[in-house]
Amino acid sequence: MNDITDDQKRRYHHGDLRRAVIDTAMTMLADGEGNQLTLREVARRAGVSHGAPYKHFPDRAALLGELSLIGFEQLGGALAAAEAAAEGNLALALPAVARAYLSFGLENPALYRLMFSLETGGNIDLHLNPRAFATFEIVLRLLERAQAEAIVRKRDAREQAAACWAQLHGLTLLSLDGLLIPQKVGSRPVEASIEVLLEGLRAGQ
Amino acid sequence: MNDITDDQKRRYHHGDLRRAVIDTAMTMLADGEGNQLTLREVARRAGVSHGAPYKHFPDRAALLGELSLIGFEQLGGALAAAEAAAEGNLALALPAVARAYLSFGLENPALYRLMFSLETGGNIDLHLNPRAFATFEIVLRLLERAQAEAIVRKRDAREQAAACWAQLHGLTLLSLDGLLIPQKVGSRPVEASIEVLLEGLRAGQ
DNA sequence: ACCTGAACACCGTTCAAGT
DNA sequence: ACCTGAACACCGTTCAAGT
Repeated sequence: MNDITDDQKRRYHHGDLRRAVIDTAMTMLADGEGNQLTLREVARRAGVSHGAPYKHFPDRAALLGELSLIGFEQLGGALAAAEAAAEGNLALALPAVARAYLSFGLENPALYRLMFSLETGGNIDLHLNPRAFATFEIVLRLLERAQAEAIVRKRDAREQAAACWAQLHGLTLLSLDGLLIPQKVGSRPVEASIEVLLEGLRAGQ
Repeated sequence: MNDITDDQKRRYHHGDLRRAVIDTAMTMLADGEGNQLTLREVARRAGVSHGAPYKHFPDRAALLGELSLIGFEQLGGALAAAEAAAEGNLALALPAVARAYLSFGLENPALYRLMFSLETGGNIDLHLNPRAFATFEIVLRLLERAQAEAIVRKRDAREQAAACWAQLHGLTLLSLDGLLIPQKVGSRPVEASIEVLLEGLRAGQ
């Protein structure tokens, strides 16, 4: 994760402050210290003055955008791994990917929230979105293949993918907010929601 | 909305600062100025010193909690109205309530986000949650009656309600985030998600 | 080229003092 | 009983000055 050498850390101009800032911030998110994720605190932990990060990020939002990007990469990786583990069995892949999505959110609460908390202001061409769409596309391709194998009802696969994403996103956030109890993958409300989703995709073939 | 008389506004001790603070904050949310929703700015707009609100709210989170409560009341009202408009026709009531939920979120973006942004820290006994559960229960009762009329598949209605809530919550937030295009009630991705949800509820009777 | 430190305009929160 | 204003410990951001 942190491939900065001690040498670089000690260097006068720090070596790779940009990476150090990102790593520090990611660590804070993972440690549940996301509420203290201020530029000044990150600079402090990176052992650098509070103005230094501005040489590498135009502003705080830019750093958060970078973290969000990393989050979407990790989420995409987790979904791809779950799909690969199903070894082409689409009937298994669909629920496996759904559970992988939820697990990612529940295991990375602060990061997951951050990924969706960037006020895009309706600007779709953001830095962030290509990654978000990559995640979306994993589900989309899966549904297209599932339709071809008649595992899933034939209808606009983009719409189905949107429905899947909405269900998983909502389930993840309600769980994180403590509004679904118990809030674990494998628990009834979570599993039931996944079942209702899959039945909705299959229905009326 | 604002039932403070001019008299009261001019009174030395303001009359009802608590209500004035809440009304000012709600107005800011409705006007898309939620990003400036600071205690100091609200006090400024209410024409009062920045310390004054502390006589009525222990801290900023308490004010936000109050706003969240009002939001859940309004959402509950909107859902109940949609259900009532269906006049007992449960096949119509289900999609009507779903659309009412989405409409509320899309028409009150800042308020809707606020309602779910309070870090409960896993504390379920919060002030907020009775109202959140009241919203949940409208959907729950509806599903129970729909099961009785065989419009919806028989299974644990609490689980079905959780699935509905997750779908609607996710759909609302993805739309607000600009990740579903176009993001209007009645548009294809939104309608399709509702259809998939309803089919999932009906499936396998 | 990269970092520091003072400076500015903000916050939330507290608290003595005023009415 | 309710509000004011100074004070404190924070922010994000900028910018001249240092190395």
